[in-house]
Amino acid sequence: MPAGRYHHGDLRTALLDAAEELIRAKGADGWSLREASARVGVSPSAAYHHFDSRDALMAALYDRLLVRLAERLAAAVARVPDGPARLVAYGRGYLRWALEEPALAALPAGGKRTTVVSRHPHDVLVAELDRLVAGGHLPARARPGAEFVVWPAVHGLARLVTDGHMRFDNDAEVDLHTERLTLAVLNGLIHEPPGTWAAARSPHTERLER
Amino acid sequence: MPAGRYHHGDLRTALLDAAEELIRAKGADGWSLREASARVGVSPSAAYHHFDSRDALMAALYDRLLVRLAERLAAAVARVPDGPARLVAYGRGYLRWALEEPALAALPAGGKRTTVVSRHPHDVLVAELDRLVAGGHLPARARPGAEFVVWPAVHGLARLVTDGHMRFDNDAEVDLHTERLTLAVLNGLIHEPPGTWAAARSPHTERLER
DNA sequence: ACAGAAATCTGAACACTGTTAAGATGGGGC
DNA sequence: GCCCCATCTTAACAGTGTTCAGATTTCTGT
Repeated sequence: MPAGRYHHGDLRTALLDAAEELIRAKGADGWSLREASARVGVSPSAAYHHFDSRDALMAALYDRLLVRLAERLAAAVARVPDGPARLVAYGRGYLRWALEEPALAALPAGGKRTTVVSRHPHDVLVAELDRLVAGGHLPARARPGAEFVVWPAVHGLARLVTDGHMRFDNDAEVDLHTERLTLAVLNGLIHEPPGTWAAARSPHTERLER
Repeated sequence: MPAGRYHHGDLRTALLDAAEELIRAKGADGWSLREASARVGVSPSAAYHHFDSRDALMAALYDRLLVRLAERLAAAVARVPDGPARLVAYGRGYLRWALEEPALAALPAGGKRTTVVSRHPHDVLVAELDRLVAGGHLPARARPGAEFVVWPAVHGLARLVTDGHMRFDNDAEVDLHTERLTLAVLNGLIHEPPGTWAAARSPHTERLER
């Protein structure tokens, strides 16, 4: 790891760190493999022993971010007592993260998932919805596929904000609006006419298939 | 416009067309200014007499797409009688478009808006929500800022699909799920406790300021 | 301890990119 | 008919992702 060494030690994560920092500073397109390599003190071609391509590096970085976000959301939710407030905390955590790191939150999907992510924000949401049902805050008949109603809403708000399509005056306004959105969706699920979507099949996700 | 001419005629829109087709074929990052210029039969630097940069071209293309989507949504909605079904038609139109042209739907925000877009999908949604209130399908007290609840939901579902995070088996499943999402949000707004969000200030949009 | 194999990194090269500057070309207004 | 200006070209620059042959280090088995 010191300057003199020929083998870096853990070049893979060092490159991920460098890329992450560059993206944070200059946006998702503002970094280059060469610049990241130079920052780590390594030749441009060294990266190809750890990643198939530049895009593969981004995909790996994306996976790392997902895990980090999932842990953050799980922690944020855990601080709140049972009830709809927990779902609000989920949404708020999601948006806070998007606001703090807009460049990272707007990272491209990365296409093919290389390794299965250990913990996904989606998992946290699923667990939270199950908890709402168990606590009697959400009717069991509305539960199937409910994550595919809440997830788009929260994710959509986050993307609209990071992409600059929606702007808030301050963080308090963001929280307030996130709460409104989350509770509206939850309320909508609660008041869903019985049996309406029983026949609907849920979409697929990286987390669901195999 | 024929091969022999020195002046192209309408190089600006020709470049936009070429870029659009390349993006449609090879993704948002799969096109280059040079390739688009070559396809139009013009030197690489000619584009700089019509656009400040590659990003500026993308921003202009993005604006053009927004207008096209807005017209499409307005037409889709116009075919449906008054009531919640119109909002469902809006969402369905949004998602159909995203499914048909995923590469274009996932275009980056483009940053600074250069010219004010003549007609924005957001405008169509606003008009639709006003119509719901006028027809008695949405309480007036839930109206303020309601577009910032519906928009994220629909937009979020579209992006999750175009980014490959959510996959459906066929178009019918997409429609069904879009309907569930849209109606859930609308129902949530209808059952909103009175006066809850009266103090909340709405976020800003390109359409709202000035 | 020593050989050989495997992993890791370098250096040079290729094709390609966005962007700029200086000059050629041709159409529109007086 | 003339000049001006928008338009386009040619040439070049710096920087990019990627590949390949070879140098260097660590690992493995005996």
